[in-house]
Parts: sequence; structure tokens; C-alpha cells
Amino acid sequence: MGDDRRIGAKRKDDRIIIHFDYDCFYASVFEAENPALRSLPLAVQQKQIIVTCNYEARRRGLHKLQLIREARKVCPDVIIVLGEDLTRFRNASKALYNFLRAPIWSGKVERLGFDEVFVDVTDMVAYNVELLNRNDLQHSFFQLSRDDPTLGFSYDATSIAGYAYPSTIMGESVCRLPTSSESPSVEAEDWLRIRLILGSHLAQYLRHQLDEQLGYTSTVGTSTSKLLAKLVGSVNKPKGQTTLMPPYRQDANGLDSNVTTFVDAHDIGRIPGIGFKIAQKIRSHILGRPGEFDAGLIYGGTKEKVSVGDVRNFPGLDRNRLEAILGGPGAPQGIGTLVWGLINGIDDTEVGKARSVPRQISIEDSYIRLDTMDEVRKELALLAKSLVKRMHMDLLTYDEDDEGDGSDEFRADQHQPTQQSRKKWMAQPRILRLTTRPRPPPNANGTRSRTFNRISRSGPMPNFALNLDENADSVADKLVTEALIPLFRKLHPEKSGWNLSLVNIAATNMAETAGEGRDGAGRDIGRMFKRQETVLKEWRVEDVDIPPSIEHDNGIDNHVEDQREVSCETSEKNGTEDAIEPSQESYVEDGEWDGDEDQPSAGITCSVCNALMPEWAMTAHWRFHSLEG
DNA sequence: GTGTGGTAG
DNA sequence: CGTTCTACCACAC
Repeated sequence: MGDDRRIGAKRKDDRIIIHFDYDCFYASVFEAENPALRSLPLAVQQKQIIVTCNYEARRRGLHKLQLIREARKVCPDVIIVLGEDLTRFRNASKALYNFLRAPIWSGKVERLGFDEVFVDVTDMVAYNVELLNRNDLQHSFFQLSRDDPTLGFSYDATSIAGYAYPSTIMGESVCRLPTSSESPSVEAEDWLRIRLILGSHLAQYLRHQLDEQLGYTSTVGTSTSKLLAKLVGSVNKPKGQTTLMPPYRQDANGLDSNVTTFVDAHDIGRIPGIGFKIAQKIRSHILGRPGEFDAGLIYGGTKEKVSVGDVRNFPGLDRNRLEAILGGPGAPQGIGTLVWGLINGIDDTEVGKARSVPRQISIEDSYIRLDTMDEVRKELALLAKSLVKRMHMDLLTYDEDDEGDGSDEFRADQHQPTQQSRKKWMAQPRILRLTTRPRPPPNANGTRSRTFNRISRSGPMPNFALNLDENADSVADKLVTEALIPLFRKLHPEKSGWNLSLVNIAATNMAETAGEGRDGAGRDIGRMFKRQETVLKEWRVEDVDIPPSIEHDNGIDNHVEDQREVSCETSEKNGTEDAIEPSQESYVEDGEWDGDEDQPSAGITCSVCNALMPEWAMTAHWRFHSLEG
């Protein structure tokens, strides 16, 4: 109470949010295409650097954003694949997103970049809390559909799925529903605990579906906001899931909440929403050093660590002080309140509903040297061709005759312009923008050159760019001569003397055409789920006597990033990595489950036919029911 | 409506 | 830190 006053805002903990982060996504896309790569050190290259690599590669000392030369030296037998064309990643990301979206009632499923997804499952959890039998919580059934009570999975509502933060003490789990005999605040925390437990089981179900059906492992967090779900998810990486457990509020005796304890431990710059600039401003205020740069590479000497706790407890610091520190020209208003909220674990931002068309499409390339008009013309032509292609891929819809089968929506490669399908714009970009990043000019004296910045010019998107009867390549060429070159001259009036390190062209200001551009609000969840079922049939495990690939959430052997030596534990065989087919009968050879979860107890009983079976068989089993019934 | 800057992965 | 290739938002003009 007094605490709330100091914070200046209250946290609402009435939602359940799950955050998914696909493990080393780019590498996983290549692995899904070619499963033989799973057991080999694999790195994805863009230009001179490794943008990501799989965990086998990390085990051998590679890491993200490493120079290619360095990577080859550290690990000579690394397999390096080129990942500059993002098409396959974009398609895989969309397919995973659609797969995740199908069973989510609220439609609140938001992609962040290619490899992260937030889902709001508040309503699904609330519905299933009502279904709980308080006399037999251990044998609960989570309904994924309001209409079909057989669609769902069995779970134990007395314990969390995966990891908890803080780590659970054995036997401490709640084995009952709260009663009204408790104080209101205790009761509220107990209900929150139950809802988080259900959330964790739904998270686990979805995570296992992604792995078993599509061959992608992920790292997952469950809490009451996007901020907390995302932060807590990263506690157990990879292939782990973590739930931030109550108490979420400071108790009557002033004991800190788990939220505060958890968030306090993070470096200030690690909080989503607090980027480099804001973090630096806060750091210099806390450290008492006005706005100067960090000491930098003087080794041993960086005491520059400023944690969220340091900031939250700094004398005299509150949201108003923060507003004064962070505000100013260009800064969003209310930034102080916003950041102060984040520091206190408060994030009320909604999980956005799906957007059917992007706000903008941009293509860029970087260059070591680009200083002649001829080269610029050539590069603009390449970029323009890509842009036109992307506009067609992302903004066109194809009205085909066989509208009944919507299963294509779940395929990685959307519709191809087959035969005489009728093409139509879902949205039309109104603005064309050209952006360049000039290389810091060759400064005469010792003064250091200005920081690299992007500059841009924009103009109306020519009508011919949207003409579908014209050949795409010739459209692109016309775009160069009639629109991009003029924009370029506006940006760089001088005939020479410039040297560009980057060129970007973008189609923006999308005008959605009537009837299209649904945000998913018109979706029929039941129908979408049925569709997913249709697609799933292709991956269906034929023989339920063979376990599908089992997830390993062994927190001990997964933290390989910083290890120099490989322990026996680390190198042990892993069912997922051994998989020959990404989504079929891979299984642990000795039949032993080594994860902390998925322990098959004696078995579970089907709520429909009372058949007894191990838990891993249930997915296939209820699907069997849903297809028969 | 146009251009910049900051955020994110 | 920055290396890459994006996407979105908010502000100032």
C-alpha cells in the first residue's frame, strides 16, 4: 500500500501472458530443412559475421555476431550457411506464428521480430480454472476448445510445468484451491498462483507442439505481462520454460515480492523498452558522472554495472526525477513514468492482435564502398527488384476458386501465383522512401567524424508500381529511373564526394483496400483450429507405441554458452538433436527421460474413453478422438 | 505529410 | 560498441 504510493502506479496482475522465443531461430530454420545438420556445428552468415549459430556450435566456442575468420579459427569444421536472403526465415516465422495463433481464443498473439511471440491466454486460463475439480487437481484436463470438451490435454494442476522462479522447494506446491477463509491478499495471490500454474501447462503444451509437430524448440516465459513473461523466460535457455511465481505484491510485513526481487537483479539496459541511450542516461545519473562516456576497454576496471535495484532504490529517484533526467526534445512524453514502471515490474501494454499487412516493407544492403553513380544505379535496381517482389509476396491476396480449403494459410510459402488466380492488393503503399547511411566523411584534422546516421527522402509511390499487368522487373527498373534516382539526387545533390555504407528503400504508408486488412477479429477460432487439425494430420504420429520426440529441460546441461570444457553431461545424446525427421518418431534410445518435466507418472486416463496411457501419448490420442467423434 | 531518432530482435 | 537486415513508434517540423 505504502509501496504503491512510492511507486506511483499499481501493477495489475489480472492477465496471463506467455512469451515464446525460438531457440537460435535462423539456425533452426536450416536444421528443419535439413535435419542432418542438427548434430553438427552450424552457423549462419550475413556479410562478414555469424549472426547466429546452433548450440552445438556454441558448445565449441562460437557465438552470435562473431567474425567469420574468428569462427573458422575457433572451430574449423563449422558448417557455415549464407543467411542474407531472409525469405526462408520470414516464411518459417509466419508458419510458426500461424500454428501458435490457431488455438488461442483471444486472438491476442503478437510477433516480435522473426523469433518471438507473445500470447495472451487470460481467457483460456480463466475458463479452465472454472473446470477444476478441487478434490482431484492432479488429474485435470485443459480444454482447448469451449465447444469440444475432448480437445485438450491432461495435466497436474498442483504443480508448475517446467521451472519456477524462484526455484520451487520440493513439496511446496499448492495442492488445493484457495478458500475464502484466508485474508483477501493471500487469497488473491493463491488464485494468481493457480492461474499461473495453468498458464505454465498451456505454455508447455504449445511448446511441445511446436517441437513435435514442426521441429522447432523454444524458450518460454509465463507471467502477467509482456515485460515479466519475456524476462523470466530467459532464465532457463534453451529449451526451457520458466514461470514467475507469487507473491507478486509486497506483503503486509514489507517482504519484497518476487517481481521486485527478480527485476531488481537485471542490468538496467536489459529491460525491454530501455535501450542503450536511456540506459546510459540512467547510469550516469546513478554513478554521479554527468553524461560522460564509459571508461570502455580498460580491462578489469568496469564498475559500470547498474542494476534495476540500484536505480529503484537510489535516494530521491522517482518517476518525476526520471522524467527530468530522460525528458527533453525528441523524447516521448511520460517517459519517466513509463521507465519507472518498467523498473518496478509494471507493464500494462496489451498483446497486440495479429496485423494482416505490415506497416512498411523495406529492403537494404550494406557496402564497404559505394561512391559512384553507376554503382548506385546498379544497387538501386537490385533493391527495387527485391522490393517489388516483397510487395507482391506480402501485400497481394489471391482469390482462387477453391476457397473452401484454407489449409494453405498454414504453409510456409503462402500462395504462389498459380495459373489464373486473381491477384488483388490487400494494401497499397502510398510512399516510397530512400535511405542512405553516408560513411563518416574523411575529416582533415583530429576531430572525430560525426556518428553514423541515416538520412532519407521520400515521395509518392508511382502508380505504375502497383500495376499488376506489368512485368515485375520492368516495374522495378522504372522505379529506379523515375522515382529512386530523383530521390537520390535530393539526398545527395553532389555528383560525387559521398561514400555510402548503406542503402535502404521502403514502401510505407499502407492504405488498406476495402474488405481486406482484417486484423484477425473476424476469425472463427473453432474453424481455425479445425484447419490446423487438417494440417496436423500430415505430421500425425502413426504409431502411438513409439514416443514422439521428448523435450529435455535439463537446466544443468543446457548452459553451454560460456563453458570452455565439455562435460560428459553436456555431450550426452539428446533426443531432439538426434532426430532424423524433425517431427516424427525420434525417441530417446534408452527410454529414459532426463528432463525435469515430462516425467511420465504411472500414466493418465483419457477423459473420453478411460483408456490408461502415458502422458506423451495423449496428444495423439485426443486427436484420435477428435477425428473419430 | 516528411524526416529523424530510438526501440526491438 | 559495432558488425546485419529489418520493423514499428513517437516526435518535431
